[in-house]
Amino acid sequence: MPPSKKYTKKEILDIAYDIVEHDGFESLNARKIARKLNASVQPIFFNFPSMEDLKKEVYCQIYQTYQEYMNIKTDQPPYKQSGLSYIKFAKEKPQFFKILFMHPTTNSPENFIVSDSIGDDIIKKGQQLTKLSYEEQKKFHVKVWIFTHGIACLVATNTVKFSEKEIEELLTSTVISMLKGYRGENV
Amino acid sequence: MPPSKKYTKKEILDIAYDIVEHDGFESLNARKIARKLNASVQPIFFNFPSMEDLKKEVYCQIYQTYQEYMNIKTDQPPYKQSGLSYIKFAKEKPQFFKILFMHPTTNSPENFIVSDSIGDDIIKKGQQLTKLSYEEQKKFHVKVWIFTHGIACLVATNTVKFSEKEIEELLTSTVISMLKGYRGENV
DNA sequence: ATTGTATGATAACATATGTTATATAACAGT
DNA sequence: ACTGTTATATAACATATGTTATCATACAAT
Repeated sequence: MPPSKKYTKKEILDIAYDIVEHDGFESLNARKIARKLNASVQPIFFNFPSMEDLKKEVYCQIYQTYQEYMNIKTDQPPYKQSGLSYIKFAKEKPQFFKILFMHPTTNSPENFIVSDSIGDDIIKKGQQLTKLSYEEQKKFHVKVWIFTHGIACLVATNTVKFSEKEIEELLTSTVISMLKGYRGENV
Repeated sequence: MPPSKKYTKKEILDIAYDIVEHDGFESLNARKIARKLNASVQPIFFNFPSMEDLKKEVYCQIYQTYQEYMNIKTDQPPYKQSGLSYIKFAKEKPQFFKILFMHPTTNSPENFIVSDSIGDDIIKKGQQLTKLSYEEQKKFHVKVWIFTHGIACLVATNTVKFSEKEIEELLTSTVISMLKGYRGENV
């Protein structure tokens, strides 16, 4: 009985995702989506209870994109790669990075997080490489994470323009020097 | 002939500054200022050509506040103190920090900046302490700055809650270990 | 006391945006 | 062909916000 759908939920979400990727959540609104969809705003409110709900779904998509970045496997050591991926995400998806990791309000589900609940596996895996004590490995990890996050923030806000090569060099040399210093410091 | 002014430019700016300090620029608007002023919006548009102009003046105030933080003199070594002040600013004025240093659009006038134009004086002063070569001192400084900025961003967004003591410990130990590592690395 | 002007209040206009009421039309089942 | 349901368009309403037009008023100079 009904006419077939001209506009699907997915199409709408995809457009919304693109808008947020380029201009952030602030510039996402119903009419802008409608325009890109070549439609009125009705299909949007037909497919979503409200713009808030739509935004939540976009947020989930964004978080999925982040996870895809973090799951990339390369020939780099996994620990190093996770840092590089984090920064790569900040560089290639700056708006997304800002949404996930540069807003206090947004309760970002972080996995590269610093807290008492740092995965023991990460720490222990790190210990195999560094031979530091558990507690020192933990501190070391926090420092590496802060440094990585620092680069990522600078890159996401376009404050500095490092190339991938420069980033790798910077990260590697810093971690190595920090580790060396750590060892000589109080072991 | 005219009635005496009831609302001065300064009063208006002070209220605007407070609003931005607590809730950011997004939630600054004419009616909110007017309400806190117990007035209509007229005094605002009488004293400022537009809200944009008012915002620019608030931005200048914010930058001045930042400079005041950075000019604080203590018994700490100046280089160390500048890092601590930067983080203290991020902690005590998180909205301001975000406005100045976490927005790409805002052309933030940075002085603790990483660029080819890092003040030679800072580098050379640093050399007296570290005894590194000029180029190495430069790289070292960039790394210290990235780390400092990383902590500041985490603190400003309330992602982690470090105490002043923890921050100083973290910064000091990291810089020391980075420096030690640096020296052993390729000098 | 009168008066002209600066200051302010009120209310309106303009625009942006979320949301909804109403009408239209497409299409499957009859 | 008719009909009922549903997807969509159009247009409106509601709210938020920048801005301005209009009017009122206080006060210094006369």
